[in-house]
Amino acid sequence: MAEQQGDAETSGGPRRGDRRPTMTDVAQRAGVSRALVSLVFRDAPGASDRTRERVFQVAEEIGYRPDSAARMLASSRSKVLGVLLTVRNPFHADMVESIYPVAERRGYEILLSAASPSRDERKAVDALLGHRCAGLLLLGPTLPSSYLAELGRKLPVVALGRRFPGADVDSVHTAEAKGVREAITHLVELGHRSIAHIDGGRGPGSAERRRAYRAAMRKHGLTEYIRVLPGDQTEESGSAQAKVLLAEGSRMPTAVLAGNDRCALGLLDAVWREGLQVPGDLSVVGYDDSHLAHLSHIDLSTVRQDPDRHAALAVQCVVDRLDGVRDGAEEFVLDPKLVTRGTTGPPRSSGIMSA
Amino acid sequence: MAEQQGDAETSGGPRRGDRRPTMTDVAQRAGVSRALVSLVFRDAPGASDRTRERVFQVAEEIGYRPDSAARMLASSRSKVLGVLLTVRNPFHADMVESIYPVAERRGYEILLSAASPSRDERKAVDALLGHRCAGLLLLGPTLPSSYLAELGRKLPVVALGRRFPGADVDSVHTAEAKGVREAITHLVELGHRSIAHIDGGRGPGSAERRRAYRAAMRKHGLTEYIRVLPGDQTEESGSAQAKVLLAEGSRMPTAVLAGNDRCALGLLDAVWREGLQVPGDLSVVGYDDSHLAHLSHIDLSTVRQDPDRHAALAVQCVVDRLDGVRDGAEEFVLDPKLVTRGTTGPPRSSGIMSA
DNA sequence: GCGCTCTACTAGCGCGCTCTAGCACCGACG
DNA sequence: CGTCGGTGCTAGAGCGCGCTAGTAGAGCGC
Repeated sequence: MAEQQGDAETSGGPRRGDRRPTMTDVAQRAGVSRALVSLVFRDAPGASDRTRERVFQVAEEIGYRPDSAARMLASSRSKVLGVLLTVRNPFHADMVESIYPVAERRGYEILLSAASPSRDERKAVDALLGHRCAGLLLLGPTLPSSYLAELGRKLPVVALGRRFPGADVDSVHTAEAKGVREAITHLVELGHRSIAHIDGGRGPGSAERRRAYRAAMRKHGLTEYIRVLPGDQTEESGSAQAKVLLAEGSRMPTAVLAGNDRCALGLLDAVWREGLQVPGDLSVVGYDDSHLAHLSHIDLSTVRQDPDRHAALAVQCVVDRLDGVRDGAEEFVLDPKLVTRGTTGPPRSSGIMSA
Repeated sequence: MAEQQGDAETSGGPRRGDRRPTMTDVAQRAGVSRALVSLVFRDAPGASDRTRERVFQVAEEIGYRPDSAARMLASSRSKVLGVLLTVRNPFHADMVESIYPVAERRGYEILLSAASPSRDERKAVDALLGHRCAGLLLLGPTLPSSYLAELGRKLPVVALGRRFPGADVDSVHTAEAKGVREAITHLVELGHRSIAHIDGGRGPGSAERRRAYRAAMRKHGLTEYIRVLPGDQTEESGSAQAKVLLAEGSRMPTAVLAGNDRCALGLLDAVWREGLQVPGDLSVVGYDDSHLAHLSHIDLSTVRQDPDRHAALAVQCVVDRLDGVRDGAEEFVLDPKLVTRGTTGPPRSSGIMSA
């Protein structure tokens, strides 16, 4: 009763529904064995240059493309890295763009899985596991440490932008404290004293940034100006806190260190909208240097976390583990760098000389 | 000579490096055949409820998870849809979030592949094909029509947000003309006459929007006010055109229809920054209603393209083709809807009565 | 002639799964 | 008693590939 179209042999180009060509097809047409074709496509030694060329040519002709599924099935050691991201996060977007070329250079494919309000990170990770990823890169995961530890026991995992002490997983993140310290010092040198911080809530790096902010302020003798406003690394929280600050009129801080760039953006929009001048009335520093920050009309001073270096390190990290080079959990800490652009300047009313 | 670890039976939880459990493991431990386990996991008829339960329980115990790679290899009909997106595009992010639940409901997995400046769309599509996707959803592809046609011959493809007359692929997009018309009518009713349009360049839907803008302006007898500013659907182009407009002082248009939300955002930022009031000095309408638009501090009037409906239609479209329900290329046109928020209002100087 | 190494290639098993064909057993019916 | 249809299960053949073991042939030294 099984019905077939069954006439796939005859005519020219591939049509919808035609079986896609396999290695066997290439082998037959090139007059060699299947194994030889496999060799060629794996770029393994043992085939003459002439044959190699011939195989590639035939493959091109019939539109052959190796089947990753079969490939990873056959070689249990799959060449696929899974990436967990939050699809709306611009910094994650930057990271993904950086990850692709690095992984490719190392001979790995990338599989993306997005977490979102309707699809939690566990589910996204499950999908990656189902596809036989050899290792996982987790971008700013909010998964519980215990789950991560369990995951780390199954396959090499690296968390980006977040530390997981205790869990046996590698992590790559920036020295948050250093970035924050540089930002505060920059603002203080410009003459600011009342510098507030909009918190990043439970977001990656937030706890460290918050601590570092307090420490830096104390170091500059500005303990009395310490002020942490609640937030959550979104534009919404930036604009919400802007409203709070704007309501204070002249008692408003002269500078704000936002929890990340998105938060800074929300803040800027709200402040601009009220007709205030940046940096004249308020200086703003972001965190991440996502591509939003360099847009010319935003021109945000921010703390740069180099996505390329993050990506390179993270991929290296997982690949090394897969190759059995390393074993214990390691923490890679990158130095962030303050990038001063147009949103920071001396406060209008208090000159540098006032100190 | 084949060496085995062979002690997988004994100890407790899985350790790194342990072979991941397979169907055979589950079968053995549950005292049934491998085929039975397969049945159960495919939710196919032919197993008693008691056995079903037992199998699931054992699977849970040993942490079994079906291997999608092997699965799609075995059943040539893979249950995977590939999604091509531009990782930085917020509207794409919205779409992806909508696609996941719809696909899941239809029993399909989703594989994401991101295009970026360093990784062109062809490459991204190739990766999807390599993973045996049964069908493809292309978000705002900029691929040449001929390539798409070729792709469409190999597997069901649906393009979102862009029409491809000629190529044998389905498409889902909004009635751009209708959205633009509504937007212009809204502005005209508010009393605007000098309404400019920032073009979306070669972006999806731009050509249609440009044409519709011209037509709508003519329809309202505002031919002499028609003004199309060059752009490309990015924040940059929005802010760049803002500078052009601001330089014109009082001869500036009183309203702008941006090519998309991102462009509108760039425009807004630049305008706010110059201390102008929105909508007092300038009304702005976006296009997409990406999540940026509803952020409270942006509160952008925009033309809504419902991502949920787009996603549902697109997935349905591909799935139907896979099931052999439809055959010819079809075009699904959704009605967009103007959402009036805080960036549109009557122009300051010219009242409604002036007409 | 023999044995050796080196290159270029092939045979064939098995990765973890799906799926068709078929088997054992049950109660019902003539 | 024999045959039927149905239920619950199993055997086993692949899916497209990687990879190990092996083979054929050429070249070389003695």
